[in-house]
Amino acid sequence: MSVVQHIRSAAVTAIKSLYNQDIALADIAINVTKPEFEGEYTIVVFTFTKFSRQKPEETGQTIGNYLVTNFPDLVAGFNVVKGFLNLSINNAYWIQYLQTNFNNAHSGRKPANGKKVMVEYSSPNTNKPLHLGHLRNNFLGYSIAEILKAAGYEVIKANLVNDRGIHICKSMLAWQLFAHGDTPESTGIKGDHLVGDYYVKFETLLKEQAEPIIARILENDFRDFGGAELEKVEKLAALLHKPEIQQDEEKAGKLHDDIKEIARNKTEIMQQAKIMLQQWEAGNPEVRALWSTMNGWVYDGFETTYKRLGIDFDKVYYESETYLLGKDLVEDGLRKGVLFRKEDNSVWIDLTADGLDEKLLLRGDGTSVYMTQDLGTARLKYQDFQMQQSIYVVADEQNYHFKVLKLILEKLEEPAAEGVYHLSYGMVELPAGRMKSREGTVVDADDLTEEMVNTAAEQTKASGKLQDLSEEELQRLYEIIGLGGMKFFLLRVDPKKRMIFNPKDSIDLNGFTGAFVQYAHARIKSIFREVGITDVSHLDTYRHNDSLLPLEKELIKLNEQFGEILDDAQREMSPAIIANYAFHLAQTFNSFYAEKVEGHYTYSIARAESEDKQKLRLQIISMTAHTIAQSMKLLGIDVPERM
RNA sequence: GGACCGGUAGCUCAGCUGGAUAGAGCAGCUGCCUUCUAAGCAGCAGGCCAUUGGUUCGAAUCCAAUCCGGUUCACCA
Repeated sequence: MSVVQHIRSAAVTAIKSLYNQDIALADIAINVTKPEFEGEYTIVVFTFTKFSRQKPEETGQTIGNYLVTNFPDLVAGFNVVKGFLNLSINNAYWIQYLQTNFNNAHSGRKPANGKKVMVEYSSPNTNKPLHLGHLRNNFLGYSIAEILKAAGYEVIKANLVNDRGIHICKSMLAWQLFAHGDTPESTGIKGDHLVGDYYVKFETLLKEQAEPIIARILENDFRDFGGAELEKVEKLAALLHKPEIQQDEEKAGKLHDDIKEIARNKTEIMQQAKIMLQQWEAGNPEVRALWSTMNGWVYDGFETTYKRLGIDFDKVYYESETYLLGKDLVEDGLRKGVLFRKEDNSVWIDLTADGLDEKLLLRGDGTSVYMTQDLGTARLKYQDFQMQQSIYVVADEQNYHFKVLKLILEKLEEPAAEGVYHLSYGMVELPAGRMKSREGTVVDADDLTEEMVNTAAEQTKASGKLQDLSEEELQRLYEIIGLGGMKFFLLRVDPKKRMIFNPKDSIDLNGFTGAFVQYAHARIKSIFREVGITDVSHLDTYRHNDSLLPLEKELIKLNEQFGEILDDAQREMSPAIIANYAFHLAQTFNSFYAEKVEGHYTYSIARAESEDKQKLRLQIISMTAHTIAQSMKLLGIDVPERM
């Protein structure tokens, strides 16, 4: 039980006893006491005046007295300022906490709660390498999974690989046309990048072929089209030429995009890609063989990237194996009357009663759409694991999709429905705006990683420290710092907010960064080396007296909060809460470490004023190192012994 | 147009289940390395918490409206 919970429950007892009033634990507002006042935690008593029938100050005094008298082990003293009851927690309480946790490497972790949860994340397309946006997804998914584990859940990390579809056919087609048999081996290019290069080639060619078609449309030359398409294009072109539309930039832009899309679909190369997709679906052996080969290259590339990033999965699903699954569900839905069929044979669900639209689930030709696949996959996952919760780490542009997905599953009475949770995160943008593959502003994941590690290497060399380490050890350290910096940078922001990725800030190793927290850890380890201790377990039986200096107490208090922080992070699904906490803890340790009065370190350990103080501080920094390491682990970040 | 999300220091972000004088980091300016790692510490400066109204003893936090930015509303995924 945490201090805050202790205070809550004591306050409830006090109020019951003093005012004969039943009050819920959650209704007691407790804050960390502001630094300018005496005490560590503060109870807000304004709300109690309703039944105390006293002024806030008197109410505070009364409750304070009660707590000191009846809970002396917890509350050693108090002061009241307006309606704020500032409590001084008994040092014995802190010492007791320190004593039991100073060498506990898992202090905040909760026991298993018997619940199972799946976290699906990463879920890449196999036509190009990972980029910055994927990194946020991967780090978030990994971290949330770790946080849930620490909170007592059994976690299945899942990856749903989008390994089929028109986008892969594009890469395949361009490879056939231009590669002359090139492979990752023959070119020395990482597989996912090689395949991505041909995707870009395809897009370039597509653009070239679409341009004359667009130009003709704009000149009212519709020779490329016939039938229903012709009608549509004529209509769009006529609209676009209207003067009032031309003045409306937004509308004109949208029309232009529509025309562009039609033209792109009309290109020869796009037609070929579509034919290839049909061949793939028909199981054409040649197409399937190329598909397997190129996907294989991509998987090798991804494997390398995942490994370097420290990302892993317990279960991998492939869309090529799941994309047909939703059809059974649709059949069930039709039987139950939840879905209906239109004249053209397409199948729909009517969500207008829920304030949404009608949603298509099967095309007229019987093929399924994205939603249908997701419905089927949701059922499959549930059959595989029977988890209570299924978390989808997917960008916020798909909020609507997941809202609908959950709703349809509910209407179909699928048991999987209840657990569906969309962990929606905001886009990563560059200072100049959104990343655009067409404009080549996409930040490649491998490149960025390399840059971060290089920066870490430069900074380490520039510091002139660690010259006795081997090249291997140094390389390992650069990875820890570089990757840690990258992960911390992407995780320190609330997931649901979109974030700006400023490359200059991201490689910084000062301030609110991963390196800052890692550095605090390395400093602690250096103290242990200085004192000549590698193991603190000999302090197990040591019992300190009850005097504590301000930052000694502050550090114990912060460490003690870790359990509550973990609860918050789990409830809010936010690694950012952990990152902020870890930084705050590291910052406080640094103050503790560096405070100096008249040339003497206040909290010196190697040259402590007494053996007693030395042992106490060793316990404190040992606990702090554990908590820092644990927090960072929840973010997927390692901490070094030296840096 | 409907729905959803956001707007806090020059910049990037905390704080949002209502509580004290709104906090960090970066950038700027002062100091601090013969003493456990200066990737650090101490300090200065920087704010109409988008606007307006409401609820309340008390609002950055809750409610309503407005303004600005984003996403989405495909027989794409």
